[in-house]
Amino acid sequence: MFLPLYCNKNNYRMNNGRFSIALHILVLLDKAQGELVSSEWLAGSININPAMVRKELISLRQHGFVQSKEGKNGGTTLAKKASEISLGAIYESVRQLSLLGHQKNTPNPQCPVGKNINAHLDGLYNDTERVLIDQLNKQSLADFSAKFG
Amino acid sequence: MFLPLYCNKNNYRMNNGRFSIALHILVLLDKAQGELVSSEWLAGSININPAMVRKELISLRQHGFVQSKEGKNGGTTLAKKASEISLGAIYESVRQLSLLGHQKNTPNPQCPVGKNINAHLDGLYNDTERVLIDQLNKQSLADFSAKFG
DNA sequence: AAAACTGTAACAAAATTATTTACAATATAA
DNA sequence: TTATATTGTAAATAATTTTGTTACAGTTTT
Repeated sequence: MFLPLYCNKNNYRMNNGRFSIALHILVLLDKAQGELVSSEWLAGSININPAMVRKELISLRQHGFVQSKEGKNGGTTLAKKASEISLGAIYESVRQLSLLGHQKNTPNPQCPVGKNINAHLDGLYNDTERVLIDQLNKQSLADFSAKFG
Repeated sequence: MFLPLYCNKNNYRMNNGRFSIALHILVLLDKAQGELVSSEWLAGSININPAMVRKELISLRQHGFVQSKEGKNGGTTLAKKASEISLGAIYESVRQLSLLGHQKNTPNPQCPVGKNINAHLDGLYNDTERVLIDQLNKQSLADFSAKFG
């Protein structure tokens, strides 16, 4: 079939850029008010390659934020109301591993600190990310989109 | 003199890995209870190269967390009490640009959304990061270090 | 049948991060 | 005072991750 996009051999990635792109796409779709929008057009506003947009659209679709129509005059629209899409959910759709990241972190298991640090870092990162998502959840796509004239 | 380390030509960087390393170093120094610890020894616990440790130590020193002694039998100790170093301050010492990042983001200025999105993203990211730092500040290095036997 | 799309894959390039090596400077100790 | 350990810094290299490009098969409309 089709393996997840954007994944490297360690199944690890950071959470930059993509959040901006995803949010930008969603705002544009909200402004389009249900009109089908092509990836070409979206790419024009974001100033990136249409294929990049389509990659992000795959993810947004898998998360139920958008729906697409293939073929001529096809394109994408929001799949739910902008007020029902929280920024935290968008963040979660683009994030992969831990926020503060310790990608390849293999401390010395013979050191009492090294042996346990990953577990403690995980706890810390999870707590911190929870707070971050809660903060983002205070705003919906509709709220954010409203900032644009 | 000496330009900031870890900086690329755009003066931009993410905030991963280095937080883990910085915190790991600081916990080890706390456990050493004022004994001078060599970068070699620190590197052994973290399982990275001593030069990496020394790079991070430069930053930690500049931020007033540690102090070092050169020459034979030299090494590093904490420069203040672990209870006076908050995790938020450590985070701020390793972070460079924005948390959710939009590094090279040059949207189409002719698009009403593209034209304004960076300003709105900046606002969102700043608010979010503020909350993240507040959360980290709830814990001091002493608190975190106490988790290790 | 032609045209305009999306969906997917594979590849290429750029950017970032991590690692290694090297060595001058400094301080201790034999 | 000479050898040794250790930091401080730079530079180069390697690995990884991220971003961008190209290509084309499959779909749907005209």
